[in-house]
Amino acid sequence: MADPEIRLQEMLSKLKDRALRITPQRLAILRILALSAGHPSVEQIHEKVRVDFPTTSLATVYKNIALLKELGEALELGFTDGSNRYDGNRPYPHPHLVCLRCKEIIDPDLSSLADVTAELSQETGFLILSHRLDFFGICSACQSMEKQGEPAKKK
Amino acid sequence: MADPEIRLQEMLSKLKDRALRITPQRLAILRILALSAGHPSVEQIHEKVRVDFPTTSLATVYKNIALLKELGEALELGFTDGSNRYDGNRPYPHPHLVCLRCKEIIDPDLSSLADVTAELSQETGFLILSHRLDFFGICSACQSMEKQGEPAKKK
DNA sequence: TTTTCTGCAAATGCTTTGCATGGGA
DNA sequence: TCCCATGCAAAGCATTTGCAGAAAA
Repeated sequence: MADPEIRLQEMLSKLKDRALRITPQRLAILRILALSAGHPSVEQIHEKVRVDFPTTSLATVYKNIALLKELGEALELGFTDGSNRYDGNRPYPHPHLVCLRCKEIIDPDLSSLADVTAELSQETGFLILSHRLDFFGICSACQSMEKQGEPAKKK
Repeated sequence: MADPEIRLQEMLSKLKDRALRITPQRLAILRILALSAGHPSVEQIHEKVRVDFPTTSLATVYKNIALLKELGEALELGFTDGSNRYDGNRPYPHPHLVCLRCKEIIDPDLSSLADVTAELSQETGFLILSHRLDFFGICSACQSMEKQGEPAKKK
């Protein structure tokens, strides 16, 4: 994982380049996305921002996420069940491993990924530009907890 | 690709098992999904059904797709830009290769995929149950057409 | 002071649902 | 005949947009 503080500085410098303003709400959203603990949803970001700035609206969260996507500083993970989640820590395409039990999303290392894209290009003649790779399963913590019948707690 | 005729028969027998009815509209939707040429969207399915049954409503298309998903006979490919597409020919998780130019979606063979899931399990302790793998790029036909400035035509 | 940002509410766009009518089996 | 399926319209939901007032710079 990238250092959240460095990511925050990167985001801030992109904003300064474009002469965009650093409001308290915006800064709070940036901090949450720079960390991207567990890959938060819009609702989760909204709730966290509201702790410090209770008047923050959902629209503001959406607008800031849209801005960061446009700047290439946040990655959107769209799921069909209406639960989009975001990653501002590593805002470029990379594989995700989703626990179906506790909903945590982790970023695995995957050295064999290069072999896959090579095989695809060679086989199909495609010029591969991007990808979206999600694996679903049960994390080791939830496998151990299986007997207790509840998902593993987030740290 | 699975034989579309065999896929259609498989779908029909699932419906008969549950004593569900074979209406003309339903049969038309089944045929389109059994073939899944290019992985159609809801709108594309609707238009094709309307050729033979002009009164068919969007709601009917949605209801039948939901039924097939429930029966495990159709796979939904959700994209964030509000363009879900469906595969009833291979209704189980498998990699897709999406051309960003002509929007065609193809199903590549990918022998190196097994290595990837093995690496993931070993590295993270996850029990991998499913996946969603999409690669985005430009197909070879569209690469050739690039000078003409328009996407390759579907066959 | 200027211009962007916020926050509210209304508008979107896709999908689902309720219900009366139609039509398989 | 019995119910499931269709088709219409209304409802849902996440997200986007318009706009007036608030607040960065």
